[in-house]
Amino acid sequence: MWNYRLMNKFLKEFKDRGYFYQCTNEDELSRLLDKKKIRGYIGFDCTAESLHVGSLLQIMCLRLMQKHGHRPIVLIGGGTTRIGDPSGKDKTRKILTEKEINKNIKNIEKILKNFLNSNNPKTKPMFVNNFSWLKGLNYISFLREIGKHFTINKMLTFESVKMRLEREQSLSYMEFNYMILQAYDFLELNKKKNCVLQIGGSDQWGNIVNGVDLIKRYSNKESFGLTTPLITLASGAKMGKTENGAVWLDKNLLSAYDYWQFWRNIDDRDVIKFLKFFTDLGIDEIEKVKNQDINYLKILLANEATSMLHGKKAAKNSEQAAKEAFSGSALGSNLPSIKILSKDIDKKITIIDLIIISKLEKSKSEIRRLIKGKAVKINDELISDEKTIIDKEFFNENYLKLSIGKKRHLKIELN
RNA sequence: GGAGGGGUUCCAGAGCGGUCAAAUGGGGCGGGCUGUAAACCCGUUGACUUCGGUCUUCGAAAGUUCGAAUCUUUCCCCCUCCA
Repeated sequence: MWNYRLMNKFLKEFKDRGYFYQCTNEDELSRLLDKKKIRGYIGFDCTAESLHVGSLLQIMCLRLMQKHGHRPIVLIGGGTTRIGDPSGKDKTRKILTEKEINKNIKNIEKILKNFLNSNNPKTKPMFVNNFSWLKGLNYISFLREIGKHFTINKMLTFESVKMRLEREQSLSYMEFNYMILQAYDFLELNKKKNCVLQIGGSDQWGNIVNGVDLIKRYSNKESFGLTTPLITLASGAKMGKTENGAVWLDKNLLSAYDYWQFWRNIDDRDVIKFLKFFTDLGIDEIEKVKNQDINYLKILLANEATSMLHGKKAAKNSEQAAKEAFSGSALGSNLPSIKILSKDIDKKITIIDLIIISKLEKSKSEIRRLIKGKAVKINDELISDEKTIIDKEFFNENYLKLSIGKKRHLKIELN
């Protein structure tokens, strides 16, 4: 390794932020990046309808490329999703229908566009779908041109394959081919888009190296692979789960307020790490503030992360709403709110019905349990009788604050 | 192809004719402590309920029985060993 100070700026920041795990040829890549602006890609599969925070680190890598003047290519795995990556999986994953895949692709592209800057033509992201070149492959010529570069001997040594074989879990021939297709993707992008770098999670290392090797053998050209570490939480839990399920990077699936709350509730021990990972704050800025009060830092993280996806205003509103919900008794004007019809209130609905209408809970038994456990409050007053009728008396100027536990608050507006 | 083992509630995993809505652990949720953190302590964790109960769950279907997660038959799926 040569001098860290002389390292390419992009690579240096990549490391400083903690994105770096492995590189196929670090020195050479650093030299190349100094010399010119390059194109690099990250692949996203489209098994799910949307992206969640588990993919955020990859997205941050794309943003970092942009920041340093490089052009990111977003590869959507429309073709490979039809196969299924065996990496890290015990079992064959379920295969989706064409319709589902296409729907997922559209949505995932939309989300990525929120994060990436499309104004500068030089760094504007390119979106490609590998189905466009995989679908027309001719089996015989593919085997002759591409297949000959892969030895079974080597493929069998890959972690993803080895694991399946050792545990004697079946690995279908279809899945076995996944790595070849991913390598072929890189080759294709290298040929057609002059893409010389692939970034991915550490579990993708094998697949990435295969691509680099294939390009070397097929075109006798050098290309590079870069992986990011697996994010582990201080608690040991997997990143990205909350009480309501996955933390989606999708305005329709998770509100700005909930997204903000996710970051606000991060484990103390992860805060600095996450500021580096998931905000645009410079490393030096983070260094400057890192000894500040831990709650200040969490709010900073929540604001920065939320701004990136939902905008500055939504982030500020969320902060305000949180302040109101957690510290004061004032009715948070920024709290998530729903409307309720006046005529429904006239029907003498109970607290249980109100919670059902609010969609905070969907099981009446669960609501009864919560009431017994002193969890339900209206306007910060404990409701201890499940038969409490909610009439207009509870509304102050048409508003009412419904709380379940310490963290779930909802403003209900009479309409 | 032959011989065994197994599929249980969110997960892991007990139960093997009534006392089973099903032990225990994890996770989740709620309460306490605090800082919307961690750790710790307590409670809770199928649905509905007029709080008496009622209904639906133990791979699927059929059967035996007053009564089945537990027994029988068929089917589906997984695993282990031998060829």
